This record gives sequence, C-alpha cells and structure tokens, in this order.
Amino acid sequence: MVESNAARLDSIFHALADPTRRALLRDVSAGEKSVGDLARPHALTLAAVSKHLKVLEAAELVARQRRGSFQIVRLNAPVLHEADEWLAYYRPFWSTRLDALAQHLEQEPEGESR
Amino acid sequence: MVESNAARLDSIFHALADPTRRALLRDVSAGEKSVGDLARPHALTLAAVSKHLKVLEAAELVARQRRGSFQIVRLNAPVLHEADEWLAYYRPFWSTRLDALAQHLEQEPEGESR
DNA sequence: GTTCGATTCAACCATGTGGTTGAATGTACC
DNA sequence: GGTACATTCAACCACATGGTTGAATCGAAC
Repeated sequence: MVESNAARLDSIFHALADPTRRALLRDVSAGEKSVGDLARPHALTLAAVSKHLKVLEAAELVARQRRGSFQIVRLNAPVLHEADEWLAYYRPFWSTRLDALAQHLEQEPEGESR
Repeated sequence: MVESNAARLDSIFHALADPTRRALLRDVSAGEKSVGDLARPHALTLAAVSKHLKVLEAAELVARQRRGSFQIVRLNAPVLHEADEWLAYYRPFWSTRLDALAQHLEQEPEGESR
C-alpha cells in the first residue's frame, strides 16, 4: 500500500525497541514537552535523551518545533498506526476465531518486502 | 499485568525491527516450516537465517521443535498480542475520537516501567 | 555584546548486530 | 559404522547503538 513500507517499519519498530524511548513516547502523549522536561524523569544525560529523540524523530513518531529557546516535542501518533496495521495481519492468529484464520490464509500475505 | 513487561517488549519490538525477520514471521504464519524451507526464499546463508530465528525465538515469537532431522518452526502469535496491547494505549491518539482521547488521558498511563 | 539557559555536536568507549565462512553436531539411511 | 543431509557453532568483520564527557550553538534577557 505505502511504497517503502519495510524501511518505515524498520525504523518504527527499532524506535519502539527501547524502554527509554517507549517511556518518552508515553510522556509526550500527555502533551507537548520540551527536551528538558522529557529528560528530567530519566536518569540520563540530556545528550542521551537528545539522541533517543532523534531516533523517535527519524521514525517520525515525534515531531519537533522550536518555541523560543525550547525545542517542543509532540507525538505523531498516526505513524504508530502503521505498526498497528502491520500487526493487524496477525490478529486472526491469536484470536480464537479459527474459521477467520482459514479465510485469512487464503488471501495474499500483504506485500511489504522485495 | 505481566512481570517484566519492558524487557519483553524490548525483545519483541527488536525482533520485529528487521525486514528479514518480519518476512520469516509471515512465512511461518502460513504453517509450520523447517529452517531450510524458511531460508530458501531469502538470499542469505542458512547460518544467517538460523541467527534470525534465534532472535525470533528469544522474543518467543516462534517456537522450534525437532522432527526427525528437521527443526520445525511454528508461529507463536500470542506474543504479538503483547505488542498489540502496548500499541492499544495509543489508538485513541490516531483515531479521530478526541472525546475518547480526553477521557483516556485521565487514566494512569499503564505501568510498563519503574 | 555578554551572559545564561536549552539543546546539540563531536569524540570516544563498550557492546550488539547482521552478515560471512568453515568446522562441528545430530539424525537418518544404507 | 560410514555417509549424507539439516542445522548450529565459532571466529571474524564492518558497522550501529546507547551511553558518557566537554565543547559548541542558539535564543533570550540583561
């Protein structure tokens, strides 16, 4: 559906594969925050948090915007929707609706790669 | 809910952050496969595929079982459900139901860490 | 324009990743 | 028990990651 889906999923899942980054994402889901605000609750240097934010930004999970001398970070949730759509393919496999599974398997497996 | 949720999500999302591993997962979703079967369509050595499977197995996304001289790999979909549950928290943010979002934000953000 | 606060950059370090090759293991078959 | 096949292990490589520290940048305020 989307063009280079695989590379996008790479960066999204990679960004989510770190507990600090998931925590940052959760923190920022409560509303816009400056980098300093985001760093404060974590036992990390600002530079480290800045790097994590760069990973989240590369995956477009957050967006930055300068406001005065602050960098304001906000959640970009629709990107998580892409991960959700990838997962959706497997939903029939953990739900108990085996008939749905059978029907599911007749379809082509959604072309992410190649 | 689960004990060390964060570490599990780390390994799950990390496993999903590679296109080869996502492809292997999709391949194995069509039914049990030997390692050789799984390796064939990919332009990789068997050893490389074996390593990828080890990552998927560490995340418990697949399970192995010896059958004769073959290693049979099968999907363990319920683990994907854990990733799905993590994502569920963010669903209100990309859906347009902003009233749901407001209600959502009043709740505690689900304790994965600390 | 200097100083202060917020953030990033650069260099460095230890460790992990994804791949290779070639040897080793394990099971089946004759 | 030897041979063939399926898979893994070990060693190696180049490169990415997650963290640090200290210098550099950028905007605001005096």
